[in-house]
Amino acid sequence: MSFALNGRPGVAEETRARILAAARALGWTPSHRARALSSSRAFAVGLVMSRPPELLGADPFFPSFIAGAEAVLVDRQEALVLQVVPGREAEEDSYRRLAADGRVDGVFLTDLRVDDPRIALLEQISLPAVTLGRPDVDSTFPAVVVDERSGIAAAVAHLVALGHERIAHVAGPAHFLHGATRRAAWERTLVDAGLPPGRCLVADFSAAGGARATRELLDTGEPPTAIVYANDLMATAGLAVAMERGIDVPGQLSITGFDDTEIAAHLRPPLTTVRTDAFGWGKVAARTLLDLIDGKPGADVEMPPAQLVVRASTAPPAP
Amino acid sequence: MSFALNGRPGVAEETRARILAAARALGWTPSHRARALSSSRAFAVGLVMSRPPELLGADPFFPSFIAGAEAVLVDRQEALVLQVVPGREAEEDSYRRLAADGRVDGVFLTDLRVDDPRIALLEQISLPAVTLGRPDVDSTFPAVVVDERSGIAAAVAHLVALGHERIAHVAGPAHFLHGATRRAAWERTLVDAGLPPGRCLVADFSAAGGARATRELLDTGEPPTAIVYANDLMATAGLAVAMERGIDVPGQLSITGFDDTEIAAHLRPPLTTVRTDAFGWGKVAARTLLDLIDGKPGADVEMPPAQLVVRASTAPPAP
DNA sequence: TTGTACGCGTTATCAA
DNA sequence: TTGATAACGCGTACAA
Repeated sequence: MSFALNGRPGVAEETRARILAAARALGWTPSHRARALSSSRAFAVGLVMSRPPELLGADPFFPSFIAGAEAVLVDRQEALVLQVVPGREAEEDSYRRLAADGRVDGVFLTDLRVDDPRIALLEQISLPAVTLGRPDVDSTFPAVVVDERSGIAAAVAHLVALGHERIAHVAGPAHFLHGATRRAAWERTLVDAGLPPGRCLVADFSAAGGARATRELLDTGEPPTAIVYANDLMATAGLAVAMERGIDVPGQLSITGFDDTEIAAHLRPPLTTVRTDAFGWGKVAARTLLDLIDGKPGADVEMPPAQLVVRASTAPPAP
Repeated sequence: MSFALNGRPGVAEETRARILAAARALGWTPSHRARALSSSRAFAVGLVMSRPPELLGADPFFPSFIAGAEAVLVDRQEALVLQVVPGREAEEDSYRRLAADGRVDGVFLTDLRVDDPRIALLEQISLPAVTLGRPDVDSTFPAVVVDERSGIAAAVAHLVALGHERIAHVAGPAHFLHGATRRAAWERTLVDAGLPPGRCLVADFSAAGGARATRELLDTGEPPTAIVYANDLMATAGLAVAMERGIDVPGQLSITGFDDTEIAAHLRPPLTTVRTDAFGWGKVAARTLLDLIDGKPGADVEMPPAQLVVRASTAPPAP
């Protein structure tokens, strides 16, 4: 009987049709809960976000990523369960609970950290996962990676081509892999261009942090002529700090962001930034995770690299 | 046996202790799935967001609201299942599916619309809900409402007190209840102050929409001296449009936003805006929904009203 | 190829 | 107050 409904072989065509018709006539729907109990599957995947709530609101990544993931999840009748935790300890509990309760069949691992302990944790509790980006520790999980380095490298190269020689960086927290990667890409490109690495200040991806870092950068004796920010939010705050000091952007200072948020194109001047496809990332990550759950190994997948979007916040340095 | 574990009455203290000890010793954990099947509960609540993905990323509301809701959900061992749908039709399917599959025990109803059909739908499929704001149609669901009118009214009154007489409004879509409410509050306050209602342009809460509306407003023969925007994103774009035309803010044009996003305080000039507590809203909404699901009726609850935050984007009009 | 009976791990009911 | 037993509804192994 269930063979017929699940479209499995070993059933006569006529019988199958008869059963399907009866099911439809009765308005019968398979019970998700019974299926879950019987097959010990949750038919759901999880995403735990561990960021301070005030920072969550400003980040354009999660909403887009989630929308992308949802786009494939709905088709497969899978639900997305969300978890928001304030700090690191709560985070581990969160994953353990999700697994112990059988709430999800797998999770997305975002905001990868340096020497991320979650990888070992998930392997230990055998909760399938997909990592967003390639971890720096051994991992048996498939990774869906977007090359952020080339985007940052393109931004720095763009500034170098314009004639800048003192190019600073306002980075994200160093314990985040993407924070570290972007920073490394900035430094590497500078060195490759034969330029001395400029100053790098670590901020926290917030507007307040971006403003603070910018002030510190501008307060030095020989301030940079260009600043590469690790996200648009900090770049926007940096732009305001420059204006507040009467520093013309891009005339006296060039700045670049990262994310290409919707507002970036509508700032004054419009922001030169690096675009990543969070929506597409979500789609591919969801497909990869679902395949993994279904027992199909799944190799790492490489997404199109982040693209530099040149707008008007960059120009040759003042003579 | 389960009585003991669930802490229900009708069990001898000693027996309960004995059972609890045995359970711990065996490392036994109640099976979420079996409980769900047996009690026909999902132990989860739902939130469906029906916005175009590109708009989702810029909105600070959902992340904060979700974080707030999560704060109370975790304590009650309830999960949050998220759904993102592109349009109106998909939306109805989404709710029906959630209910039919028994994926959730109730939902949050956000982005209330004029004559919102979802209320009747949810009542029909008897899926408990909590509305964010008070609907304009009959509803049996508890509403958790934040008074947005007084925030907008305060913003308009602030501008009037500064001496402005031509105060325009860039509204959100008219079919959204909050869009309509903010617009009505703006108009009402103007009329009450004995001023002719200024121009009102309807945009879509996006930066692009805000920029377009601002250009149109500034292109008229007698442009406004102040613009009240329905959200920070549009106000930020409006600010850029003013700069692009060499119009000084706040010297020649005052602007106000709505949301008090993190970036608002870090723009140049810092944005005068209206603050709502989305995190708190999420907490209260979750509590109300959970109570409703538990069979406790629950009356409408009124949250603290939105507050005007005066910063530097507002000043007396040019003489 | 088809029908049947049992297991999944709870909650709920009913005797004892 | 306690213990045994029947649902809950689907997957599946096994017998017909």
